[in-house]
Amino acid sequence: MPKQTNDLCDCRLIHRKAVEEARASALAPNETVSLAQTFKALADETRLKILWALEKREMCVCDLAAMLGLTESAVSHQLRLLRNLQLVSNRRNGVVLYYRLTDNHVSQLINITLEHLRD
Amino acid sequence: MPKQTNDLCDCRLIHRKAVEEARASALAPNETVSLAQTFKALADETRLKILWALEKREMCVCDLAAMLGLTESAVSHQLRLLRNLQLVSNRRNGVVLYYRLTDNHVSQLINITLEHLRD
DNA sequence: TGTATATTTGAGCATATACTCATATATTGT
DNA sequence: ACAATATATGAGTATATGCTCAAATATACA
Repeated sequence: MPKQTNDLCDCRLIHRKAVEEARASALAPNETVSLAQTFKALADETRLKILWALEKREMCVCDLAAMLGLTESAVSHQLRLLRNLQLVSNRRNGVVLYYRLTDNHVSQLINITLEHLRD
Repeated sequence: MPKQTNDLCDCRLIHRKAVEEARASALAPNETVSLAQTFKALADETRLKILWALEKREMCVCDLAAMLGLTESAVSHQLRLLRNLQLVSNRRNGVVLYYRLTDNHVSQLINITLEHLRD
């Protein structure tokens, strides 16, 4: 069995250099916040189902509600969250609002993750 | 201003066809769960910082704790979550466990999202 | 075997969040 | 202006989650 290397620190261990390098190349605080927000938007089954459906066709709130078996209020709350992060956009036709994906980044994220899950 | 098209449904509106198509091409339930789990793992600032650091070098628990200004317990709890989802792996050298990313999918996800944020 | 160190684990607490319900807003047609 | 429809919004509630604290494991060394 390999001997434990003694590159341990004084106070409470720590590989100083690794910690300093990690700090130096860390994400900017605002980037970290934004990343977490975006992933949080994808971290819910209802929102994933909504986004996956909108990837293929634009849909209105009550269609989404019917598809998901949820109230329109619940869907509208989720759409607001997605809208605030600019993950979805909408167009109005009369009283009906049609939602769609703003760009194709969301599709990419979902597809890469699906690929990851199929290891 | 455009007239409201009358492709609305009977009971409570609904574009039947769109709903049926969306249902037909929906994600499998277990895929939805797994996707949400994975995005949930990325949806926290502490875990993002950990993953971003591990993308560049392997690190032990107390290094990560020092880097983040958190207790080793807190970091260990997060690493367990990431380990359970096979996003990180570790190797042991004596009493020290060195953590690393399991594959490069996490990097891809973070980088695509960073790109999305720079619109 | 006994002590020290690095990490893990479980319980508890405080906050975040996904939905429901009631109500408000916006657009259309009469 | 008024009624009807589609959506949005605010408050409240139940659950999920990130951290802390105390205690348990695991490995190395004397």
